Amino acid sequence: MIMKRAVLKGSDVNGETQVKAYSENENSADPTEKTIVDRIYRAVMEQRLAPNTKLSEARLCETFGVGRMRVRRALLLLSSQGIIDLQSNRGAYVACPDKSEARDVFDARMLIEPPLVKQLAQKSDGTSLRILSDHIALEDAARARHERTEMIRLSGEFHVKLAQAGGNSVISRMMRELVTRTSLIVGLFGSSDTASCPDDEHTKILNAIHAGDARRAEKLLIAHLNHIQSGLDMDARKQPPDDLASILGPD
Amino acid sequence: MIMKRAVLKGSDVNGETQVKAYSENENSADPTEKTIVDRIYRAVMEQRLAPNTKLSEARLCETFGVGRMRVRRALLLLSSQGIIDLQSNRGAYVACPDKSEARDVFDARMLIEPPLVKQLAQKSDGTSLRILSDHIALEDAARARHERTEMIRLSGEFHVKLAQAGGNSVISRMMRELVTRTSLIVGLFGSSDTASCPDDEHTKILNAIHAGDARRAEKLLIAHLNHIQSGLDMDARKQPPDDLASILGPD
DNA sequence: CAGTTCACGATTGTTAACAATTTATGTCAA
DNA sequence: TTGACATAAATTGTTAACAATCGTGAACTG
Repeated sequence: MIMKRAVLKGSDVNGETQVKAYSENENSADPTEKTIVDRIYRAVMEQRLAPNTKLSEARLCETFGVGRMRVRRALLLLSSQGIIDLQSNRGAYVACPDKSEARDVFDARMLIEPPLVKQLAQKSDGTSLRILSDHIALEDAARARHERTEMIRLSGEFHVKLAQAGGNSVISRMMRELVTRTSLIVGLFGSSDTASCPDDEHTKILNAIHAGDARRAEKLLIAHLNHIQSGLDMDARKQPPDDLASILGPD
Repeated sequence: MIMKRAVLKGSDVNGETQVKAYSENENSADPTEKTIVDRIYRAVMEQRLAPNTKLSEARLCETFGVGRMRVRRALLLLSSQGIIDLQSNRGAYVACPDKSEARDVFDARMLIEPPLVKQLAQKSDGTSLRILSDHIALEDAARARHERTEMIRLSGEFHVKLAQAGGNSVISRMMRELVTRTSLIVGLFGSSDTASCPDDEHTKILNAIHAGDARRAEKLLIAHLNHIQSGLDMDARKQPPDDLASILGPD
């Protein structure tokens, strides 16, 4: 009976991307900064908030039903993690990573995730692995139902849970940031629709971990990241929907 | 002729730790949040701001000569990186990591730094390595002059520059946070005065990188981190100077 | 018609006053 | 003296008004 999950949802109304939440019922108690940050994180991960989308304070205030202070604090936190770009006197815009930033994010993941998975395969915890397989089940279900945004989100969240399985809160936080920024990058540099799904690669990785085959798990993950990266065209960044293009329509 | 460097300095006045800046001349322009964050970062790295020290808004306001807004934003940023602990309605306190957090920070460094150094040794950049050797020269100079706080800071900063040498801004930011939190941990769990210096281990690591010996560089760094960690007694956390102990004196 | 200027509206940045909470102080009774 | 309780002070959280800045578009000029 989980139905009224209040999500930050983006829809196109008169040519402008809108951001809403608490549309049906505002029974949720005072969203704190943390809540706002989480919602925007989620929206970015699901690629419903496109890069360069403006997040005006007023809009967010009425969206979350909070004062300006909360919103500004949330925006500051988001900007400190590279999720949004806070331009002085101009407002907050969903980050629009350039080639260099994209490389940095991927390189960071290449540096961190392989040893993480390797270590996970060496000393695996039963319950945490169970969480991972449960998660993959969710991914499969979403894929079967062709729920695009849910697939994208779950696909990224797998890597976060991979970090969480390691039981290190510091690493977990870093991975969450990296994965979210990756979503932005994929949205910007991704070739058409191939951007979404890594198919059963997650399953293979988890199997290797389960088998305790550290070396294989590591290699599979590297291949997986490379696979994601190869789906990008680093030299052809899509025009961010800042200027007329998105409003005038693709004609 | 670098003399009036305005530093955040802590001194004991009538039994209370004070925090001052801009004491001699306030010629520096309006410190932004970034500036305040940097100063506090530095003070923590140099172990002049002890864990659990209260950072009241009023104090920081007059210290930096800014309004409350700036201070609060800075505190929010610091808390989001685990440098301070922001307690609701009670104020901001320099973070006081427990055993679990300490483990997480060290594990994270163990995960990230070895592959970082390994990679650095494989494709080393001349100019960036030059920066590192220059830095080690500074460390030696500080050691020769027995400048304790400077040594501590430079010692940690070496690892940050190690990350910067890799040319990845994401990794650099992560390392800065990890190194700073390590300072807190060493201050809390460090056995007496052994906490400070890793002697010439930095030099050895840099030599291995210079020689392009990735494997050796990696091993040396692991040994270095282990060495730091072995100087800690994880089960005997020093009483944070919250209660009477620090005020009544060690009698 | 192109280009510039100016004024207005909209949005963000800042300040200051107010509200809420915690901490310290002082009083009184057991 | 100790403890509980009430009051006052100090500190943080919040709100609202004000100031500053930017974007837009109309009016004006060449």
